[in-house]
Parts: sequence; structure tokens; C-alpha cells
Amino acid sequence: MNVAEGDLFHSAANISVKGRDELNSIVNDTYIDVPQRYGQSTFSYSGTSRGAEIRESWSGQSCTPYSISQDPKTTESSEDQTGDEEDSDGRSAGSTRNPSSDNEGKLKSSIGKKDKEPRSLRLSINARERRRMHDLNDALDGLRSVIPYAHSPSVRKLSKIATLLLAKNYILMQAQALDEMRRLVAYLNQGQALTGPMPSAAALTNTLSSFGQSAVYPFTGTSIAACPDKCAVYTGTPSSLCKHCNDKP
DNA sequence: TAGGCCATCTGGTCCT
DNA sequence: AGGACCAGATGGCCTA
Repeated sequence: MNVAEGDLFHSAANISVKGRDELNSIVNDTYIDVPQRYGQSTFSYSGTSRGAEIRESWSGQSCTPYSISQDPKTTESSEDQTGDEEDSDGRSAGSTRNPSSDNEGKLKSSIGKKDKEPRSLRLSINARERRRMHDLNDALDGLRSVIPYAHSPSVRKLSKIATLLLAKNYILMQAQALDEMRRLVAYLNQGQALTGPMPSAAALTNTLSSFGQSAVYPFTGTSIAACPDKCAVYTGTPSSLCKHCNDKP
């Protein structure tokens, strides 16, 4: 097992144990190159993983909106909060978390902070921001759906940062594979145009095999050893999102 | 218990 | 003025 291959399996260890075997089965032809710290460190999937649960609640409109009014201490904000529970789409704004604790402090802390701003305006701004973040999450879900990793209920959803890093590396890999393919086609065309003998079967096999090899493990050079997170395994350059590389003086 | 991830609130800035 | 975007702060949930 070469270095890159080891890294692939190393990354695979970030996914849930239940889905690890499944992921290992796909890891050979995909580009799992997420720094370990960005991988999911959780190894159990109960069917109610937090992210999935929240998304389900969001799209299915089935979650229970949090209600600050449950706590008498927060009566002041609870009246306005009712208008904050649903945005203009009619979608519930709360999550499945503890309804009375999460936003309570924040709301309370905001009271009187900016008296100039009418409460209704603030609530509408909050709802808008919430909607914006939901749209962003929807887009991230869309991205997750098209990048190769184990799409299985037994595998926890990729984190946001892992999704972005994986997508970036996947794009770079596709570009490189395309480039390799073009070169191969050019090589074959060249051989056809020449009157001389065609490349030997062994040479062709060698070329094809090196193509396949580089398509999967294009970078096995020193860059891998440079970063403990192996952020450059597929890109050849350290990721700007790699904390380790960015922390370097 | 610490660390990772996340949703939400908030105030600031920029644009239309 | 209102909306979009952004980053910081806060606190909850989960796992090792």
C-alpha cells in the first residue's frame, strides 16, 4: 500500500464504523482527501444524526418550533418570538434542539442592546438570515449529493468544511484525469498517424496503467509528507482551508 | 470533560 | 430603506 493509498484509508477512518467498510469499498475510486480534523469523528449513526434530523425537519416542516414563552422569565421576548418562529415561506424556523434554552439567552441579551431598532424589524432580519442559511445548507446538500463519498444512512453526513474540501479536490482530480486522457488520446493518435510500428502492447499497457495510476494517485511526492493533514495529496498544493498549513509562519 | 459541529442571533457593511 | 452578505458570539448536541 503506497502512501496515498494509506491516506485514503486513513481518511476513510473518519467515517462511521458502520459505514467504513462500505466507504473503503468506494475509496479506491474516489477522492477522499479530507484532512482528518475535518472528517466526521463520530462513529455511530442512530438514524437521527443531528444534521440529517435538522434538515429533515426543515424540509418536512415537521419540527416543533421552539417557544421561548415556555420560560416565564422570557415573557418579554416571547411575544415577538412567535413571529420569529416562521419565516415568510411558512417553514418552521426552529430546530429539534431544546426549545427553551438555545435562543433564550441570545434574545434576552439582545433586548435593549439596540433600542433604536424596532423589535419587529429585528425579527424579520433574523428570519431572513435564517432563510439564507437554510438556502446555503440546501446548496451544500446538493454538493454532497454529487461528490463521491458513501451516500448511505449508515454514514454520517459530511461536515460543511469536509464537503467543500472534498468537492475542491474532486474538481481538481477530474481536471487532471481529463488532462491525462487528452494526452493519452493524443499519444494514440500520434501512433496511428506514423507509418512506423504501433506501440507495443506492453508499452500501451504501461501507458494505460500509468494513466489509471495517476488518476487515482496523481500526487505521491513530497507534498504529502509536508502536511500532516495531507491536504495536498490530490492537489499538489496545500489547501488554503488547511489549518495546519495556514498556521505555518 | 474537551473538542467538533452546528443553528441562531446580532451588528456592521455594501449594494440596489 | 431594505435586502444580502459576512463574521463574531453564544449555546446545544454528540462522541472519544
